[in-house]
Amino acid sequence: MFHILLETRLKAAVHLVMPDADPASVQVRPSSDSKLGDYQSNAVMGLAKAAGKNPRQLAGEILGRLEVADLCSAVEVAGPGFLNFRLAEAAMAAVLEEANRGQHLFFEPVTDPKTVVIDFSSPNVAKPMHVGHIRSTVLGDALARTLRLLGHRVITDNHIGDWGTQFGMLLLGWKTRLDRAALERDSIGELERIYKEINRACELEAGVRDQAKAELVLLQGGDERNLGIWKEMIRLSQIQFDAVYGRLGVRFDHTLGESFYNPWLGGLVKDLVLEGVARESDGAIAVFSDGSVPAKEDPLKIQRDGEWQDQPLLIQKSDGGFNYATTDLATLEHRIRTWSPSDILYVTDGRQQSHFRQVFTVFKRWRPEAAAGVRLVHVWFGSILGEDGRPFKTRSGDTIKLGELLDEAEERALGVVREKRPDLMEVEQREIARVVGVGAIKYQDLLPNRQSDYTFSWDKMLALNGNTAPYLQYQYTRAAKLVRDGGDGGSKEAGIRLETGEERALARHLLNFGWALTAMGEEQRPNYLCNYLYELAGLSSRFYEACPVLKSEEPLRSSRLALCQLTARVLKTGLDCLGIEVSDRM
RNA sequence: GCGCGGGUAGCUCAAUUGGAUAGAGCGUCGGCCUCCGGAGCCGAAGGUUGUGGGUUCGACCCCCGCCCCGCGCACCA
Repeated sequence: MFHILLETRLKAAVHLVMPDADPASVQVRPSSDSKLGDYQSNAVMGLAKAAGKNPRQLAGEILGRLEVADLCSAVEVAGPGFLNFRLAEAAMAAVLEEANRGQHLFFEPVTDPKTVVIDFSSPNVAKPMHVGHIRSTVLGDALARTLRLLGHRVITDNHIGDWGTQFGMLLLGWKTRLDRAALERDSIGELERIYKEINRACELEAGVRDQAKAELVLLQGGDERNLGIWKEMIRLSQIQFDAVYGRLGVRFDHTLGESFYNPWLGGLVKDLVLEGVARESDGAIAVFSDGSVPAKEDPLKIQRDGEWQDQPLLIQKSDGGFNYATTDLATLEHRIRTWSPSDILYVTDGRQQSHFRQVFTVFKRWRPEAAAGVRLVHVWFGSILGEDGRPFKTRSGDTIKLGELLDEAEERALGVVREKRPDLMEVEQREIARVVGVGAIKYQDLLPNRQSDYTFSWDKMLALNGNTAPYLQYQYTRAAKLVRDGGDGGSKEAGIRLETGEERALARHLLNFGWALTAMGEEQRPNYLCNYLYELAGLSSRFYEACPVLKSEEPLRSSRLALCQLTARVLKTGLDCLGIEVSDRM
């Protein structure tokens, strides 16, 4: 909140002193250390360097033009040229009072809303959702929620895997080996079983492979029976997806799977060839480098045995089939044409980096005018490892199903709830365990820097202290309970008084909620918000420790209740951005 | 081989992208319950940021070399 006000004022002052300076380089952020002040700017040192000036002297000149008397009690130049701002208590209290009246929650919706398409989750039809889908799903959902809260127009699109060669085997399996009763009981399990069985049979006898291939050709040719079976498989899969998404609280605006783009793929390839972007190579159609960038930066080049060779993007296989690159190009074109987004975010794992670099590059060459207006971002993430440091699997080496993972999380959380709160009724214990269990899985996933691999640990994610979902949820519950117990007598109009260091520390951190939200949105890094909330939780806990709330005298009591109320609201809103629920009792 | 990541406290991870004294949790050690709040709070010890150079007021972050680890490198997605 204040960082934006101060930044605007500082930019104005810089402009008066150095009219040519780039305003974007002038930034104000919360102080790294509260002893130094509440906000700081490091911009003057950079400006001085660029202009060959003495930084402290320049800082002095800018300070002379800076008008912040209404906001700050002190502004100082420190060290080599840091600017330190100390907020005036009245200004701080005024903003807290506004928030308490419900005028804002320490952030303002953006003035220039963007249209952002987010592509995430993308499970495959006829397969169970598994651990590999957690990060994409949880991260994508958190980004969507946060960007929406900030006022952007967000379109979420689940690009499910509902087309491809695997359907040849699935169709053959459906026709020859389907157990109807098993399909009734556990449709995905049965689809998985027939797929595995046919897959195995294919390796043993060539005839089966040919049969599967024939089924695929029929499907692609529009055979009605195969289309019917295929649609039924999608329907059954969607039921499973919806069940998992329901538990995770994730929803999509669109589910346009790969098959949606089928009608355009042939024309797309022809067009790319016609435009001279793609050409035939070993029977396949591929896009080669156009040499417009140095080989080192060219995603369509690779160095092998000491020399640069082509690393083309295949858009049609030699058998006439299409690749996922073809679909990705068609998808991109469709999204731009349909929604005119300013950004498209692809939330997938890091192994697909080179693929997306290639697709983006090829698209820019194919449709330069469409590509010019949109920022394509691959929001990639690392893998989830087991405690042995290897990819996270069951003991027997199988992939872990997402539904079962959530079951276990809730079950383990229930164990803790029963131990800590034996006084609650079973239904209530179960509800708390659900909120805590699912929240813990999500938070563990969002807390690490998304680009690093992380180690999955039940004990750590469900721990009651430390940077975990249960801890944050608990701190919310404490704050909410104090507010409930305090009654709401006049608290909306309460004057804010910051008498102790703990109150002041809590208050100044509350002010920075918007800063954390923005940082998360701009960099697609939920860990910024996680760490902000964790600090808030710690500060609020220290505040309760030092400051009696309900037992204090008015007007302090109302002021402190208001701080509790604001803390609860920020924690709840922040956790909601992460897709994490809270409970009024824990 | 080339590309993309990573290497930070005993362990698991941060460090808002070049800022001030590198921070948390766990573990270890030591404290705090006649509390509105214990699923809590406070404190201590613990670091040559893989390694050797360089750039500058300032480097975990940028540049160069080297050592480990993971992932990816035509017709799977």
